[in-house]
Amino acid sequence: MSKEVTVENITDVAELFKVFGDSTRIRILLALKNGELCVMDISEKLEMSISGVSHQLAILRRADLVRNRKEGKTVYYSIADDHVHTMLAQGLEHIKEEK
Amino acid sequence: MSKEVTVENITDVAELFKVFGDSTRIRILLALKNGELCVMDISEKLEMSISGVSHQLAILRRADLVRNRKEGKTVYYSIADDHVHTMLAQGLEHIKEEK
DNA sequence: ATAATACTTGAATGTTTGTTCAAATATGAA
DNA sequence: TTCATATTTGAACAAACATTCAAGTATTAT
Repeated sequence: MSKEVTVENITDVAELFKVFGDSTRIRILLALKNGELCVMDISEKLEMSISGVSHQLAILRRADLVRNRKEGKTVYYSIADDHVHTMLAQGLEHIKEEK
Repeated sequence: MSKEVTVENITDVAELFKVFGDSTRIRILLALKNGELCVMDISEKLEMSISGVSHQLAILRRADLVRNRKEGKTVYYSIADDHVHTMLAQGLEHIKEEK
C-alpha cells in the first residue's frame, strides 16, 4: 500500500470534504445518526422544505455518504457506512479543541 | 464531556470541512506535510501565483490549520497541529475504499 | 380511470467562492 | 532615501452553490 497521493486523489478528497462542508448536510447526517429516516421525517426534523432536503440528499447519495431504500411510496435514507461517523466525529473533535 | 452537538458546533464543523473542501488548499497542506515552506516555495511547488497561494494560506490560517512565522522578508508556513494530518488521512482513506 | 401521497428534478435566483490583477505593506540592501 | 524582494490585500469577474418554486415521476388507494 503506497502512501503517495495522486492528483485524482486530491480532487476526490476535496470533493468529499466539500460535501461535508455545508451545515444543512451535516444536520441531515446527524439526523440519520440513530438510524434511517424518510425524506418527510428529515424535512420535519430540520424544519426545511422537502425539495431542499431531497436536493441535499442527492448530493450525499452521489458522494456515497448515505444509502436509500424504497418501501412503497416512501424512501428511507441512512448513513452509508461507519466511516461517515468517524469523519464527523473527527471534525467535531477538532473544533472543540480550539478556544 | 457531553456528546450533544449544538447549532454552533454544526456551523463550525461545516466551516472546517469547507476549508478542506478545495483541491488547492489540500495541495498546500500536502506540500507542508514534511515541514515548513515559505510562500514562494509553495507557489513554485504548486505552479501557481504567489497571490493565489497567499489568499488560500489566509483561509487556512483563519481556520487554524496552518501557522506562520516571519523571518526577515520571508514568511514560513507549517501545519498547525497533528489533527490536520489525521483529518487528511481520514479523508484519503475514505476515498480509497470506494470502487 | 382519477386522486392523493412521497419524493425527485429542472429552472431561476441570489450568494459564496477561487482566481487574477494591481496596488499596498514590510523588511533589508545600497 | 531609493530600490528590490517577499508577501498581503482589495477589487473584479466568472464559476459553483444552496434554496425556492413549479412541474414531473412513482406508488398506492378509490
